[in-house]
Amino acid sequence: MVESLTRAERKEATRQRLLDATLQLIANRSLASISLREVAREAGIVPTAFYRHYESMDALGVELVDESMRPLRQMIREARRGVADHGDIIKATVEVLARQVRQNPDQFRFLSRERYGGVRGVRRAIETELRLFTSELAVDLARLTAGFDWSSDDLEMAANLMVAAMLSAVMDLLEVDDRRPGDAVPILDRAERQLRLIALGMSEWRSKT
Amino acid sequence: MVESLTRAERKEATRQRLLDATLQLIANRSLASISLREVAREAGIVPTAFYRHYESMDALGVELVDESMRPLRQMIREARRGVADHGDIIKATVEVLARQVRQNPDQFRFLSRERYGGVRGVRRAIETELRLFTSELAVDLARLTAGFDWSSDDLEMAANLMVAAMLSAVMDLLEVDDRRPGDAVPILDRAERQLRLIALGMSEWRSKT
DNA sequence: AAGTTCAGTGTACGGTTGTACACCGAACAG
DNA sequence: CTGTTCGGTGTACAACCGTACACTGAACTT
Repeated sequence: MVESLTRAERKEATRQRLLDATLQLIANRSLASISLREVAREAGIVPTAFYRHYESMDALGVELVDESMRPLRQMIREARRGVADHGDIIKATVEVLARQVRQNPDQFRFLSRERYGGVRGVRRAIETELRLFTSELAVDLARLTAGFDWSSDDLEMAANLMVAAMLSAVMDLLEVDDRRPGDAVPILDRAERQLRLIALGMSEWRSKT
Repeated sequence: MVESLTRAERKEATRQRLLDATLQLIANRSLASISLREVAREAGIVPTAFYRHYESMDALGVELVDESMRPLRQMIREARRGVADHGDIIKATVEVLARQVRQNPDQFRFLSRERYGGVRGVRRAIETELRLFTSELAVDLARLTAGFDWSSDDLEMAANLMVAAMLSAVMDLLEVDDRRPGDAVPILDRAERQLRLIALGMSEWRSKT
């Protein structure tokens, strides 16, 4: 059955099981309330073996941030591609957002749970990644507002507001009961209108020079 | 020394000490990671006496939401008064926000920590209060946009966006190092510009009829 | 083929947790 | 004045926690 994997492969597999187990446990509780023993149990190893992979739950948490940011990064790429196909940037963005959240609820849940609630290390890791995300968006905005001489500070400000609006939608989406997927519609609709409202404001904005 | 308080007064005092102790412990960790025993210890009572006041930490958490929402409600009142004195609504609002956060950091920290990270009961209590807050703002916005025939749905949408922007600023403010209070300035400045950007968008917006 | 590395095991420990139970004594109601 | 109420105490216990330590055996190196 098991086709004699290398040691490194087996280790990697267990590592992944630890991450998955944590992500799954986090669906209902916060990282701080999950014990090392629980995670180990869920991953099918003995508690002390945990230390072969991470020196503490906090360390695992920091790595989990990277892991969970992948769908977010994927989102940016998809959204940019979506813009090419589909004329309406905002509609395309919200659609990508909705799909990514639906496909990776645990990752998004982890990020929203720990963004403010977590341990300092995890919190900072998330904040750093989110800042990167905002900067990338600011770059995109710069392209769209070329010729309107927006200051980079204002671009950052606008991008930050858009990210806040999107994250707010994400968190609301995560509260939607799986058995009533229709509840997601008004949330997405609102997010779309919010982004349009911001875009409308931007078209009238003039940076102080 | 102790002027023979009534039994009810003593009980209320202990209750308050329990709430304060929890708020203080929460400065660094999440509610879920705080034990009943810790809170009791901090409040100066024996663990089993805790049950004379709350049936569990979760129950205490729900009550703490009410307690912590007080500064937020205070904020609305002050902001409305501030508008009367001071012509610039947005500037006045951001100033009130800054002061309230500075004066009640523990309460705001608790709310931001537990809004998404907490137990279901606490989370829902916070969300309910925040929805109320948004509705009140929507009412104020309705007054300001009178004559532009905004739909109530759009008012809600705009209020929700403003609240998201303000809360995002609050959370960033809470991360500011106390020894470097100047770090709060750019955050507040950004929040102000974001609100202005939204207002600008609103002045151009037309609700679908 | 022999020796080394190392992911995972099993046992053991002291510390903390939530909570059950019997109790106390001061504030209370009559 | 007498009996009751009830906030707070003290002891006790089983469950869980993180982690130290000595170990095994299969995957690796030589």
